[in-house]
Amino acid sequence: MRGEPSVLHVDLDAFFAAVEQRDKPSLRGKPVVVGGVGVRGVVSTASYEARKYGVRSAMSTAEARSRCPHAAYLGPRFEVYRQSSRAVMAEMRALSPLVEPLSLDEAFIDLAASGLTGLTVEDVTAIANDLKAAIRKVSGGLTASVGAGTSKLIAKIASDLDKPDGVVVVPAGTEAEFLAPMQVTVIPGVGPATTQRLNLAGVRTVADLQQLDEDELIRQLGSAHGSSLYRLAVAADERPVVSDRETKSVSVEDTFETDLIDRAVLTVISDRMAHRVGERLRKAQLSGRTVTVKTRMHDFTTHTRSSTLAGPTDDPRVIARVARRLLEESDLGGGIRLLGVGVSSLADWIQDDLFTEEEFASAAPVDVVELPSRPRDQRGYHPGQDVEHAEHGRGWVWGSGRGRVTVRFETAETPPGPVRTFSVDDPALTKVVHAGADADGEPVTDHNGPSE
DNA sequence: TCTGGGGTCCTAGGACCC
DNA sequence: TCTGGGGTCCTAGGACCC
Repeated sequence: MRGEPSVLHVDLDAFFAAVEQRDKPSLRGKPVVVGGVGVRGVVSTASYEARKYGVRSAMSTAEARSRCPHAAYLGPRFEVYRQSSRAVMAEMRALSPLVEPLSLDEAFIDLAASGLTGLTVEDVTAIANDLKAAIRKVSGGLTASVGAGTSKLIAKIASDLDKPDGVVVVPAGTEAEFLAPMQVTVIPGVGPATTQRLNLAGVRTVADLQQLDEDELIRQLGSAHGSSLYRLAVAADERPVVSDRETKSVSVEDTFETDLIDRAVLTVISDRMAHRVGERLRKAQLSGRTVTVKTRMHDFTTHTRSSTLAGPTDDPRVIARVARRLLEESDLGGGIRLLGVGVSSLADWIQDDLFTEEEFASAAPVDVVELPSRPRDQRGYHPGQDVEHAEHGRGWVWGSGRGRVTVRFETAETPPGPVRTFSVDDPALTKVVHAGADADGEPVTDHNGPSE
C-alpha cells in the first residue's frame, strides 16, 4: 500500500439534476428529479432539494411523485451530460495522466502518475480544492465532492462523507481505523444480498468483518467475493487506477409501458434493437461473437438466451437474425415487460486506420460477388461475412485490416476449420452471395454442434 | 401507485479435449 | 462388475454499480 494519499475519487454532486438546474435557472433551489417519466420510470438523480422529501436514485418515479408532487420531473438529456462530463474529465487529465472514469459523473485520479511525491494531507487538500474550482469553472458551476486516500477503496468512501461540495483526505496509516466503525454496506460490492448474509453471521460493521477469518467469509460468499471482501475490510487494497478500460459488451434494452406478448411486434422491436447494437459496435470499431436476448416477465424474473458465432460480427443483419432465433426459442409466458439485445465476447479487429468510419459503414452491408478483377485496393470485408476461396473452399471472415483479411474455414457442417490470412486483393478470394435478403453471414455453430 | 438502462464480474454445470 | 483429472469454452443466472 502506498505511503501517501495519492488516489483521488471525484464525484459530481447530483450530476444530472445539477446540469438541469444550471441550464434552467427557474429550477435552481427547487426539487428536480431526472429519470424515466413513464409509468414504469425510475429516478436517475434527485436534486438535494428533492432528497429532502425522501426521493432517491433507483426509486420508481411513481413513488417519487407521491413523495414530492411539486418537483420538476425531467427525462434525461444524455448528450448534454456527456458534454459536461468530457469537459470535467479533461480537467482531471490536466492534473494527472492516469484517470479512470467510472461513469459520466465519477472518476479516480492517480496523483502518483503525475510525478507528485511526498504529498501531505495539506498538499492533497489544496490539490482537491483547486480541482473543484477548475471543475466549477469549466462546467458552468457544477460542484464535486472529492475523497483522497492511499487506495481506491478509501478514496471512494471518503468522497461520500462530506457531500455535496466536500473534500475528505484520509491520512496514510489510518485506513483500518477509518473503516472500522462504518456499516459493511459502505464497501463497494456489498449490496442487499451480501448484507443480509453478513447480518445473519452477526456482522454489521467493518469492525465485525475484520474479526472474521477468510475461510469463513469464503464459505459464506464464494471464493472471489469472500477473499476480496476479506482484504478490503482491513483496507488492503492494491487495485491500480486504470485508464482506458476495454468495453466488454454492448446492449440495448427497453421496458414497455404495458407487457407485450405479440411475437410479430416483438420481432420488429428485436430487429430494431439489433440494428442499434450493430451501429454502436461500428461506431466504436468493435465486433463481437456472442449475441444475447434478454426478456423480463411480468413478475420481474429475467431470462437470457445467447448464441456464440464462429467469428466476430458487427453486421446488424447477422445480429438481428441470431436475435430473432433466440427470441423464437424464448418463452414469453403471459407477456414480457422488457426486451433486450446485446453483443459480447468483443474483439477490436476493425481497429485499423485503413477503414474510416464512413468507408466501413458503406462497405459493410454490401452483398455482391467480388470478381477476381476487382481493384487492388478493394476493401469491405467484414467479420461474419461468408467468403469462398478457390483453393480452401467456403469460410467466414474472422477479421480484416491492414490490407489483409483473415478467414476461418468453418461451416455449420465442418467445425472447427483452419484459419488463414490473405491479401484483400487475393484473386482466389470472393464474397458469397446468398439467396434471400437476410442470408449473409450464417451464424455458424453453437458450442455443442451445428445450430441450424 | 413497485422496480430504467447501461454496464461489470462471478458462479456453476455440461460438453469437449487431452 | 467400467469410467480420472484438469483445462477451456459456452450458457444461464445472479449480485452489484452508477
